[in-house]
Parts: sequence; structure tokens; C-alpha cells
Amino acid sequence: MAQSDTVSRILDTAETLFAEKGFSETSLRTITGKAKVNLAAVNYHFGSKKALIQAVFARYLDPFSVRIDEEMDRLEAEYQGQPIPLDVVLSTFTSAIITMPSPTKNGLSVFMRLLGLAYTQAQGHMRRYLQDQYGPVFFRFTDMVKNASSDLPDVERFWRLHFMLGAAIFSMSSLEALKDIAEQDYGEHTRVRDVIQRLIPFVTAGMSAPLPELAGAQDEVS
Amino acid sequence: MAQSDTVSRILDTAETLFAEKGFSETSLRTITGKAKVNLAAVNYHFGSKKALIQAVFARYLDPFSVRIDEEMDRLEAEYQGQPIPLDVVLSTFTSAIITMPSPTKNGLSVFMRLLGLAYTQAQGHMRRYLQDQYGPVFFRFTDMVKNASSDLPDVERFWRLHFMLGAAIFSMSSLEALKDIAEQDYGEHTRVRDVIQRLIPFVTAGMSAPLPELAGAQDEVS
DNA sequence: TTATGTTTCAAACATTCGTTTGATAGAGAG
DNA sequence: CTCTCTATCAAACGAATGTTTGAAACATAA
Repeated sequence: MAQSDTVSRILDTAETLFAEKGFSETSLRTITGKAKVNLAAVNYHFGSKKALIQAVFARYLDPFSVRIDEEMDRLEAEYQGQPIPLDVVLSTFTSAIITMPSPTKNGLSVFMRLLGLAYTQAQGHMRRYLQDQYGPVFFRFTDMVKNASSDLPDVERFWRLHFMLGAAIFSMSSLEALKDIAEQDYGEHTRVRDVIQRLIPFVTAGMSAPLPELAGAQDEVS
Repeated sequence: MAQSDTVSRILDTAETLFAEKGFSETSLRTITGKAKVNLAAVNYHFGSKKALIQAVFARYLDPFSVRIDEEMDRLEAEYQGQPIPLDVVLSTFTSAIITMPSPTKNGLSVFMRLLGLAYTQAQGHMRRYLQDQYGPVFFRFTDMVKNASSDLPDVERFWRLHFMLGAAIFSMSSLEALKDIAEQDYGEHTRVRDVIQRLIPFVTAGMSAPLPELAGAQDEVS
């Protein structure tokens, strides 16, 4: 086999451990130990720990971003300039996530957790990498959301878009823990796709909520 | 002055640096260096780095949790068993946040950022500490939300509650960055209270959104 | 077989980390 | 003053980190 399985064993193990403990809290020795490869293998194959982290993301995000791009092409072709409803945009996006073949044996939830970590734990190099690499696709998506909710004032839409992102990323990044609680308390086995399908009505309703009356006064708001 | 200002200089500096870079990424040497106190001062006054982190949270959360408790007392007394509308619960909660006198010169947004970090970066000891210390008040709040949305199925409400938390914590914890973007792109100076007041209609609408149809089938969701 | 390029390995390197130590200075009480 | 308790300080400690090294093992092709 041309590509040694050392590389993929490192990637698989790193991915799992990063999702469990975070990036700084996972040492190369823990990774290589659990993956049963030599410590130096990481630096040999990837160059540095930072590069390994980026490689873990790239394995998911590279195929995912081209997939999303295609879906958006398809959507724009189908609607041919007509306004695309927000829930259609979101459903397309999320079903792309759900139906993506996972590059690893780890499920979707691990990837979701990684995305959440990337956003909150993002230290300089990571944020820059994600932005440079996948920024355009992301902006194309937010533009679609923008057009799908053009009745909102610009500032309001800006904030609601981030409320939406927050609800999604936050619950995805704590997904494993939340799933366990839900299963224990309500005896219901919740799959990732179920959570996502619960998420869509929530954010769709949020996006089309009545506008707030912003109090200009600065005294108490009782 | 009985209490040396070494303690508060450490707390102030640690708080700022934690919010900027996270806990693991902030070393005691960076903190003590910037606070212009001796390195050993942290271990002398707090005992350990973990204890310092908890102290940073306690300075905010101790007064805040008693405040919230009082507000909930007030609310229950006022409604006297009658159902309390969700937006009233949320407004009470958020206005308690807004009107809390900050224990430091740092604004609300630093505290929000810390809360977000605590939730996502929380490893063992931190999560346990927050749960032991402030769990009861938190559960009382979620119980109020539960009663204010009793028409929802339990599982659905569980997830929506966390969508709500996600939207709040996420946007609050990225608030500094988002405020800058909003100001630059839309020329509008947005205050923390404005964001919160935008948030309330969003999550209120989300909580009362129509129920999703959960697809039992596992094929494509087009 | 020999030669060449790639991969693995144990060991060490250079930093950085949180923590501890022991000496020094200061304040307040008797 | 003397004794005692508290706070500060420079210095060091031991452990853990990411990275590098140089030799050994392996594979591939001439």
C-alpha cells in the first residue's frame, strides 16, 4: 500500500482524542501511544502538531465544502433567481451534513464536536487556516441565508444569523453529553439527524420572529 | 488595607487573559508578569492554578446566583401559581445580567466570554465545580422555563432549551468580535443590552416553533 | 546483490509549565 | 526591643511538552 496506514492511524486517534479533550490538552505522546506508532511519526508525516490539527479538519472539510458548493449550485439552478425559502436553504445544508460519508469510523458527532471546538478554542493559526481555506464557501452560504430573509433589516439579520450559528454549533459541540442526558432522562435514543431536524424549526422560527423594540433609555428594564 | 491588592490584581489580569486565550493557553508566568506580582503569589494566595480559575468565576457567579435566586422568588410571588410567560422569565433573567454591577473594570462581555469557555472547554474539575456550586440555581431557572413552555413534549423542550442556551452563550462569548464587525459593516454601535434584547424574540419564537416531523426512515432527506 | 529512497525507532534536546523552597522584609502585639 | 504571623521574592525543582537526531529497518529498482 502506497500510503502507510501510520498516517491514518494517527489521524483517527488524534481526531478522537481532540474531540474528547481539546487540542492543547491532547499531547502527541498520548496520540502516538494510543495509535501504537512512534512519537516521531507525527513530525515526520505532518511536520508539526499544528499541521496535524489542520490535517484532521481537512479530511472532513475538504470533501464537505465541495459537496456544499455543489448543493448550492443545484439550488440556485433550480430556483433560477426566484427567492429560495429559508427552510429549504437550511434543509439542503443540513442534509448535506447528514448524508456525507464519514472519512473515518467515528460518527458525525465527533466531527460536530470538532467544529464546535474549532470555533471556540480557535487560536490564531486555526482561525486563520479555516478562514483562508473554507471562508468563501461559508460566505456563499451566509449570502444565501441573507437572500432568504431579505425582509429583515441588515443589522437584525446579522445578529440572528449568529444566534442561529450559536444554537447549532453549541449544541453540536456538546452533543455527546446532551445525547446521554436526553437518553437517561427521557429514555429516548436521539440520533444526530434527529437533533438537526429539531434544530431547523427552532432557528427558522427565530429568524422570522417579530422585531424587538430596542429601548433607547438606559435605565432599568423591568 | 487588610486584603492585599495583590489578590485582586491577579484576579483582574487572569480574568482578562483567560477570556482572551483560554485557560490552558494562559500560563501563570504570563499572568503574574502582566500583573506585576511575583510568580509564587498565585500558589500562595490561591493554592493552585485550578483554584485561581474557580476564584475568577466565583467573583462573578456568587453575587449573580443570589441575585437570580431573589428575582425568581420575586417572580413566583408576583404570579402566585399562575403560569409565567416565557418572555417574562427570560426578560427577568437577562435584565438581572445586564444590571449586575461588574466586580471588575472589565465589562459584561468578558464575563460572557468566560462562561462560554467554561461550557466548552470545561474539563473535569471545572464542570464539577460549576455544577456543585451553581447547579441548584440553574435547575431552578430551567424548571421555570419548563413551566413556561409546558405545552412542549419533554424531549423537545430539552433540546430547545439547549438551542436557546447555545444561541445566548455563543453570541455572547464572541460578542466583542461580533460587535466590531456589526459596527464596521452597519455603522451601528451595538451595546450588550441591545444584543440581549434582540436575542429574546429570537429564542422565544424558537421555543414556540411548530414541532418537527422526525423522519423514521434512514434514507435521504431531500 | 547493490544502491537508493522512504519509513520507523529509541534517545535525546531545548523549552515551558505548575509548584515548592528558603530567605527576607514588614506589621502589629506584648 | 522581641516575638510572631503574614506577605513577597529570586531561585530552583521535577515533570511534561513539541521537536530533532542519527542509526536501523524496509522496500524498490537497477
